[in-house]
Amino acid sequence: MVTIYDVAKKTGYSITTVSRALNNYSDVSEKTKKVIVKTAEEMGYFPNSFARSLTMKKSFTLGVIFVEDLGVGMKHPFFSAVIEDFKRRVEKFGYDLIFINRYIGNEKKSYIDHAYYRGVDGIIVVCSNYDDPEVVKLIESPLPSVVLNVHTDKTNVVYSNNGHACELVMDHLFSLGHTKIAHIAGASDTFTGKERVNGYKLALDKYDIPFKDTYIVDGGYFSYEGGYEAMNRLLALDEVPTAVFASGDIMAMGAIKAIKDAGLTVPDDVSIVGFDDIELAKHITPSLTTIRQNTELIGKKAADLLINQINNKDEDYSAVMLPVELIVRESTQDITNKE
Amino acid sequence: MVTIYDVAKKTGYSITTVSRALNNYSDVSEKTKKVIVKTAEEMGYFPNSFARSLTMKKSFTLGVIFVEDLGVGMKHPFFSAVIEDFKRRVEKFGYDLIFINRYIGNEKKSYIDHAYYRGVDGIIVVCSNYDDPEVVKLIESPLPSVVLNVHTDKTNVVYSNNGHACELVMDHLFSLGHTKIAHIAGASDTFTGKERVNGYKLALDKYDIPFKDTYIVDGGYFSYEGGYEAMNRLLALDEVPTAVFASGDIMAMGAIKAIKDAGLTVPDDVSIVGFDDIELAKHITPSLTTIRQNTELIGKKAADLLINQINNKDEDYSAVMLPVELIVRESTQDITNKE
DNA sequence: CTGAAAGCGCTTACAG
DNA sequence: CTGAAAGCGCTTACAG
Repeated sequence: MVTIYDVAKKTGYSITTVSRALNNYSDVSEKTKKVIVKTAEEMGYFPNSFARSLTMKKSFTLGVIFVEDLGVGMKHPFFSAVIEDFKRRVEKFGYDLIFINRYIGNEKKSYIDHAYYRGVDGIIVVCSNYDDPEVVKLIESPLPSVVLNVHTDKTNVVYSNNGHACELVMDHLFSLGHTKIAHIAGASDTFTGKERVNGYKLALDKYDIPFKDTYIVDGGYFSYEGGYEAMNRLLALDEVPTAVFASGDIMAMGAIKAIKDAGLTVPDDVSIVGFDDIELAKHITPSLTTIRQNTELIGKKAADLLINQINNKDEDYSAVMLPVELIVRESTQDITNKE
Repeated sequence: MVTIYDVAKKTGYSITTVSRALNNYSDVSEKTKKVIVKTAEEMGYFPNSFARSLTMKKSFTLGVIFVEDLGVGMKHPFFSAVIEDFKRRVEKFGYDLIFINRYIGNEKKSYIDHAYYRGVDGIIVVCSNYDDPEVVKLIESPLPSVVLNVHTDKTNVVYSNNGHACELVMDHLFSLGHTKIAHIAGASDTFTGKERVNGYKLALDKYDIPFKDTYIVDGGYFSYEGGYEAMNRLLALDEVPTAVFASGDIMAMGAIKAIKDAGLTVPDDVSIVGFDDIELAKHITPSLTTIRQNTELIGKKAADLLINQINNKDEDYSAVMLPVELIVRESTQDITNKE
């Protein structure tokens, strides 16, 4: 590896001047700057990020934390899409992404410890279960951070407008003539799960549809199996709903499967709405009516918030709520003229 | 931040001894080791990875490179699954993952430059287009690396047994009575694309089915749209195939859509086989008959190969070919008793 | 079993 | 505009 010393020796300047020239400081003459930059290039010089981070107390590195309750990690289609967009955005500012887990070497540590060990300048947290004490510690720590799809005033947050989303879904179903509308809920210890249950209830109120306990079934942590079983419970009811709003696309897909397995058809017998608009939503049969979360905007906003926090430590925390969109496809049907 | 100096001062030992105690060296008395470890813990001490990496010339960091030709990055369901398993494996050895792109700060650099800048101990390369000169440079560099789904003797490789996979697919289709079997190929500049075209042709030979030019259509870079259009070309043929083997699940899904849009049915009119067994393959309608690549094993093997290479620089490169499995679902149908 | 010292490759006051 | 020196927080010969 060629170091700053090698460049200094070759050009005859001191390492101080070389460093300043390479970092494009103003107080170096244009002429010597040119010489140094050219020589460095020829020699294939590269700064050593460790040495740089050590002196500057800044690593241009951001930690990504997936809380692994579901065990899917970066396989999760919604989160991985957000992270991909987040990554593209922060790269523009020179930041690289590093995954933070709960181990250092073989020893189990906390996320914070690991983040400090790796010297990240900030972290982005994506997970469903924010009650995890480790996550709480992380969010409340002074380390700049941004969390997705949750609300807290302890750090920066960005999330989709779940309330409006639920309203869009319910408006849509109601306009198609549905009143027996059930909800497959995401786990009650997740922010999104709770928010959407809320939104569902508010919409019922809006249309003066009485709320029925049996019409909310727990689908667990947004899994296919959870959706499948939840739907089976709805199908076993005396009064089977004509429409089901699932708190996530994967759960919706599980629900569709349950309906098919029961010998029924979507949307002829039951209309289904999902949430997320993952890549596959448009490719399944029937294609899924769902809420599109704007992953690109979420990733971009999260990046901007985090970088801004890093650069202005004293800044207040921000909460950004992003608009959503209802995507109508084949899984919902008008039943006003039916029977 | 509390440093080794703070721990030294508090315990009265030198930083040398503190360092050795904390790293569990044998030449420290049990007693002082205990005191130092305990004090360090109480003080919330953590090693600084930059200082450590700087002196040790080892970062316990691995670079992940997604070559972004398709622009999907970590959204790709197959690659993200492999990386997730790779990550879990390397974490056991104390390695963290960092994403490597082609920028440092704002300047466009090569992957290698970036990898050196970040001081990674090794890299894992996942991409489809290995002709990219940047990728070639990377693979041929002395930096320990492992690449997925490609063959080269310049570095470590791990890939699925494409030849056997194709045989399984064709055996299956042939046993169901199909002889008019077409292939939707992955881009010809990808290793997997080429390998599977080969396997397809070999299997035709095996069954003495004459090869028809028109029965191989290019599906591009394994995309849904590519599969859709390729299938449309097949449907326009005078003699429409009764079965189609697509080089990837996403392409297969595009093909299924094209068939539906043409008013035909899978598998009644055309049987479809995919490749990968991504999460969704079993959830679409009809569920997809496909080749399961063992992502867990691929990730794990890649991790072991890379870590082994890092620890034994002189070791020869390895090529590991992993077994595959045919998963028969609803998208293929027996036509022996048909018509 | 323990410690003083050098060195890893940078950046940044400070001095001129 | 340029350079000598200190310091970031570690590890590792070397010496005792």
